[in-house]
Amino acid sequence: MALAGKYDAKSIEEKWYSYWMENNYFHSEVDEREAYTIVIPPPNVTGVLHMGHMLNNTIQDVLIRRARLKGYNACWVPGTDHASIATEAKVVAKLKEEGVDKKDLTREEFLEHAWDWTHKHGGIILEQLKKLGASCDWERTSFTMDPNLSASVIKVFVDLYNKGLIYRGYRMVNWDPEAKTTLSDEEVIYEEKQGNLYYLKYKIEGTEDTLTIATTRPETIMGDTAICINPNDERFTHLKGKKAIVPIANRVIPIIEDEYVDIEFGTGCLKVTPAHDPNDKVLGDKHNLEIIDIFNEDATLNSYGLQYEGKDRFVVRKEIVKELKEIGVLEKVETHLNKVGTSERTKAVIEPRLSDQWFLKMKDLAQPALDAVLDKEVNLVPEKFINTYRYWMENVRDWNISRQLWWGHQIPAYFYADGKEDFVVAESKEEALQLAKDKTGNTDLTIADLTQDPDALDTWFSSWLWPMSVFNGILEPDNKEINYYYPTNDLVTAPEILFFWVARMIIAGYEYKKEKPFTNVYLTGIVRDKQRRKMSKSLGNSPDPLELIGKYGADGIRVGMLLSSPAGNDLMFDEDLCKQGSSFVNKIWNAFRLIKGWEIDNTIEQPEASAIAIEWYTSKFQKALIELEDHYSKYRISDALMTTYKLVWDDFCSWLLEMIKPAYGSPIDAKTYEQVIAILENNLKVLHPFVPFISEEIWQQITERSTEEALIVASWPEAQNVNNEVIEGFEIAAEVVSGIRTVRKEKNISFKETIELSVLSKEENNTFFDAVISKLGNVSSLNYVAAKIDGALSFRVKSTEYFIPISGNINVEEEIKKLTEELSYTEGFLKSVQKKLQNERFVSNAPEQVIANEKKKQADAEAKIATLRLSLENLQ
RNA sequence: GGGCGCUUAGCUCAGUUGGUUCAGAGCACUUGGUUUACACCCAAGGGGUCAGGGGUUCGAAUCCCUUAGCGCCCACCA
Repeated sequence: MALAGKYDAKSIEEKWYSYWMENNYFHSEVDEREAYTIVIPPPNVTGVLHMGHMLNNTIQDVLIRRARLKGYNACWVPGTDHASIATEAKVVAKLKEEGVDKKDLTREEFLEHAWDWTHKHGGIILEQLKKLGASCDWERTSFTMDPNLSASVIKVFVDLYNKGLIYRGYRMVNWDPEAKTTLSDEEVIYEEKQGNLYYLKYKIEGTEDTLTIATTRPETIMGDTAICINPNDERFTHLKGKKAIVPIANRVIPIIEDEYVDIEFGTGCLKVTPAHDPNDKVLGDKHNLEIIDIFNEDATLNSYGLQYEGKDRFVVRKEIVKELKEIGVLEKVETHLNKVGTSERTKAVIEPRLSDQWFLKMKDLAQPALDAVLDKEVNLVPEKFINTYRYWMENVRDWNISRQLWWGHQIPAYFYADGKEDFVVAESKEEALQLAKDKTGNTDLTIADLTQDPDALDTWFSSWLWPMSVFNGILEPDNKEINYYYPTNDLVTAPEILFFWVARMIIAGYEYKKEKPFTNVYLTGIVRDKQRRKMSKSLGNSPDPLELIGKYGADGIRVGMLLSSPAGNDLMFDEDLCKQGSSFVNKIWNAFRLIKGWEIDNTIEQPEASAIAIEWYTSKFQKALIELEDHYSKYRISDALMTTYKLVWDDFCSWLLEMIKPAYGSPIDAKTYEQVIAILENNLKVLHPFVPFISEEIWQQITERSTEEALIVASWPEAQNVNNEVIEGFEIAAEVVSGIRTVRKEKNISFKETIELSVLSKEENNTFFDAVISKLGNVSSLNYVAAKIDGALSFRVKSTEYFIPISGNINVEEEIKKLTEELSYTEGFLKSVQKKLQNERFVSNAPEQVIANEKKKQADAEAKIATLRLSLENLQ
């Protein structure tokens, strides 16, 4: 029979992925089986696959493929997210390259460009996932701006507004001057930066006196509308009721008193700039201060900036400090460490800015979502994230859901007449018109009088509905799909978006379906490089996933990604992991080559060694199944893989196959062959979630299969009884084999050379496992003897002694030394056991089981010492 | 500044209620081995005061206290 050749990952992966697609194995329809559902965390529609996706989606595919094998109706819903700010930024940048400024486009024109871009680049990432083997139900591919999903978003907005949970407010929000939009608090990343604390002297009106304040932002003095001192600060009593003059601007501002001021910090008094600092805004409101906004939306100064008008805030900071110094206002500069908020997307330094925005009240909505996690209705894996989740949910603040962007879902609020204050909220313009007429009593209003709010909704305001909207559960809350697939089972995502996304999905689930969106949340870690640096484009330390797949095969990468990635822990990625993965695939392939190459002979009886080996492996396999069940139930995917890895590589290849392998050129008996094929098939089933391609290839090569018989839809093996006696017996035999191998190595006896083995034992010959020892030890004769053999090498397993006679003299001194060492170690061991057993408190306190074990240890050690002493006597 | 978590072999990590030789696994390393499925291999080996200190207990990697280092989350001190 011709041997199968080297494993060609690429062609085999393509072949089976197409086969799976053609036969619709990934597709799920509502049926009588129990559903097992995962919704993909939708990647950015114009994104490309990175290592984080690889890890995340490999885990999801393992879970979904295993569920499929377990007989569930497995449904993995793929899709993409419109990612408003990220995508809009990309489109703006692309237009800029073409010499087009967003400002010169109408909303409609811009959206046309955005859709073009989306159609051109959209979904590339999903194609890449196919290369990984992702068994998503592609017929269900969704996009957060699909008509149904968009309508869901609008419906939810209107509903929440009508419930009084959405409101419009003039608030200080986080402004990204680069994207020219607001951001939610969660999208702001605080970074510690070394800055300066500038001490500035303000003149007191009508005197020659000055007063010194400390500030980190001298460029905002143009927006100062007060100086604030602590009323309890005796140093400043004389200034109460006086006024100060802002340098450069020469504006007169009041000196106000508030206990908010920390007497210890800086100079004990501060400038108040209500338009540009959240605290100052609070002070301003309290003391009725004027608000002077000195910035344009790109954070250049406006006309209040006087001669600095049009210049960027950081440029102005430098220049104004220079001017202040020149005019003698700058007293001193100290370095100062402070936290600077930056935009998650654009990295621009956030500017606190007052503006009209839309907010969602979160407190009441959050409560059921908090309870769900605390009550373990929703499980976070690992549990350590419960604490941070709780903290966040208990301190949740209203969610700023409006963005000054065009790409996204436009807020369904309509201003009418010429007023900017009066609006109605409705799902359509027609409804809005009716509402406006009702509200104003003005029946002459027309559609043309309505102006829709230009803002778009935060991206997360659509993705928080994802587990429901992909089954159309918002528009048709009672449809049979949502009722069948929802709540979904597992969600696999990154801890970074626990609050952005996971928490909000739970909130939305309880609000709109009165039910959690998923039962388990598996939080992956961040994929880092060997030096623990986060993988990023700018560092260039992220390998290209597709190149990796080309190099190591998809199966190899999948194994590599999972070898060491416990939930919640970062993955220190190293290409060596993929190498190990592809080595494993190679090993599986070669095991199959071996089996496939055997010639079957119906006339031979099954050798005893083969029968025993198969019985042993069958029990080993059952044990592994139980272990796998435990690991999977705890989402210990790496452990599940390692159990499978060792089962296949060590137990199956190194022991079982070596045991049943016929002599070179000889045929194998039919019974063993049949049994090993059955074993191989079971192995392929447990392997399949990790290495779907090679497992299907071998499965199909074993025999002709109908489409119903494909491995992808096979049944997970049923767990059966474990025969522990066989396992224990085999393990002793394996130890004897190891002993023989050690002796061979020490004495330079080639494996090809047979040896004789004598066992000092009262037992009869033909012990159950002699066959194992003979075969794997290459033993020509195995005898049970009643007395020691002189002039033979010896070794011990448990308390039994084994002898190998060798030609020539043995090195007596060396043997004595070895035996003496072993003896003294065992004596020491015995002593510690005895000490324990003589300790009355141990004997009276320890459980029976523990004491029994100690006694057994004592007996074993005593027996071993006796044999060791005897051997020594014989040698001397 | 507040909260949470981590520290076990060269590396990445297991170690479930304290007790089966519990100090482990994989990789890496050392040594030996190529006509006989696989050198992406086989076999045999070396390697850790479980971060440091203290305590509870018959018994601690495991529980408590403490010190140090690291990580994450939250927070408006100019």
